Amino acid sequence: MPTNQLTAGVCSLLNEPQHTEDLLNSTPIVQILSVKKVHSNPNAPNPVDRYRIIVSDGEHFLQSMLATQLNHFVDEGKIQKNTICRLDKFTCNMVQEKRLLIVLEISVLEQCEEKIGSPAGLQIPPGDAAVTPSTANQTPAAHHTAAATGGATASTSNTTTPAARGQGARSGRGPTTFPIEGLSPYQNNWTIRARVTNKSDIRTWSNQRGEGKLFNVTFMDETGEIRGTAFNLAVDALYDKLEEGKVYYVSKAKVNLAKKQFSNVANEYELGLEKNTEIEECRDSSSFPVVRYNFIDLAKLQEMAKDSICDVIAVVKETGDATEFTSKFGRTSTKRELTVVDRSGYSVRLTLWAKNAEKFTNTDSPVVALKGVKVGDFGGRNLSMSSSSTLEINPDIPECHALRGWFDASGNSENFQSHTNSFSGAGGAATFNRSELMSIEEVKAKDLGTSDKTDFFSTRATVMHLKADNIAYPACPTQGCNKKVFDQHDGWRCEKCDRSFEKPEYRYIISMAVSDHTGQAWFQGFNELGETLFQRPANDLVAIRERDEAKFNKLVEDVNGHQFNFTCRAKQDTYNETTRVRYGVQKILPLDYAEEARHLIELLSSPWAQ
DNA sequence: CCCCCCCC
Repeated sequence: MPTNQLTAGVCSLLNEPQHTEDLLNSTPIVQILSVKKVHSNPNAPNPVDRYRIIVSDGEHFLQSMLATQLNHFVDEGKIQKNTICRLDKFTCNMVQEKRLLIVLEISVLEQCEEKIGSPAGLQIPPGDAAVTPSTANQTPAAHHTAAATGGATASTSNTTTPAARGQGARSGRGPTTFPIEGLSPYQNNWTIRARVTNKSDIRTWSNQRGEGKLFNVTFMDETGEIRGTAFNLAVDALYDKLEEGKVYYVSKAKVNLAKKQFSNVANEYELGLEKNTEIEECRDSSSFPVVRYNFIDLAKLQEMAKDSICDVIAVVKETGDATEFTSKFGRTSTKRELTVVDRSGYSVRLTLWAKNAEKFTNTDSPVVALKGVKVGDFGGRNLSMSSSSTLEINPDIPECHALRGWFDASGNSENFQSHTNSFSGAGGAATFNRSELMSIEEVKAKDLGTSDKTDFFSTRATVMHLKADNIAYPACPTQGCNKKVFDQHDGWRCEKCDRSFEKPEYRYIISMAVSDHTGQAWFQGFNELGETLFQRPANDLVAIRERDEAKFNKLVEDVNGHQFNFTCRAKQDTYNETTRVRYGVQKILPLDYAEEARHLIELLSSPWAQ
């Protein structure tokens, strides 16, 4: 294999920052010497692995990263050790005192048997740190000018700030800004050029450690995304400067380790935005990448686990009203439910919150594109936006135009299948459905809950036996927490709330046998079920157990023989390597005999009874 | 320094 197949010398040129900019428009040919997977935090809700590669021009080699959108080249085996590639688009920066090449677009040319030449490592050129990153001694305003000059539109220069006009504009394709992917706490002087894909409302908090306000933004560039957070004074300084969808130069923010469990933004780090953080709009952003999607069909939601994150694009078939609600934490907010459909023939309910719920208007069944939307299992499957989800309405992307065409031509009049299971209608999941009452025999015969999905059913049954041991557990008294607490020397400790309480609040945990005229089953349930069965809070029952065991036993026995209407969920469960269907009680309704009698009269007067 | 993301 001849050495001259590769673009000799490109690695050493890329290693010297003064040459980098001239090379950015070239498409050098290199050999991949090694490919190594860099694992992201596996506990993150949306972990994204990356590939570190070493590229060689036959003379020297250079450390490099593949942008995540190129991962599939490695996953599909197209890029491996010794593959010859053309770098169609890349950036190159100092990262942790090393030159790091980030490959944004690549073409695979051929697979080679062995290493070409004897490439050597490169030294960091002297004085490199002083000139890189290239943005170190420039203000964002200076970038602004350079971008306008490098860009195509004359009008952008009219919007240049006075401060920027005096700066010497640079030739070529504009300044090299720092890639988001290269940001790390070891990096001091950097400027990113990034689009705001998400900006939260201003939120306030108040807890043991204090109180304040904050907001979050998500920044995205060609190499990746990063979440930014501003607190208190920084909120006042920066909130109005940032607008969703616009592109900004951002510098002088702090790079912190991200607590990945709290966000699905794919970055190990987060930006701490401070009041002196510099944010300048980049008005020439026409060529800047917009949100990158990885759409899945609505039909595919069936296979997605509850709480997983995905991107979908669909047509809005129905739009619910914006409704106010109060959360269990006492906060008032707005939600709006949409029904969306796609070409897979499925419809699914999608919940928008707060701002998105308020401002959404259905003008002619728009297409909605969502990134990072959460899958729920209510009534089969549903989608819900979360703080880091993004919503675009009628985005100018091919998938949107294709959907529009399909819907207007035929989709409009199609019938759609919902993920809601066939045994209960939408919303039937937690509502007692008298017209669809099933006997226990039917529940078992229809194998409810034996597939991967959850089934819901309503039944009327009589309590036959209650397991008296473990009837309640000590729970955290914090409203809405319900976590089990542990008796420690300083009180009852809640891991979740990170504090101790003098006394726990007991909550029921019920396992009981029920039966009707067709058969018997075990139902499981929690506090609401127990309170209905015992007509007293679990604290009281536990107190009775400690004081007078005979009375406790009597109370447990007294529950037997009572008949109730139940709404249950049937779900497959694996415990100790045994798989079985468990029936969870979602609702227990004491019989209202007047209502039951009215229903019987209705049945008797129906044509079927004559 | 937040980290709630609700409901039916």
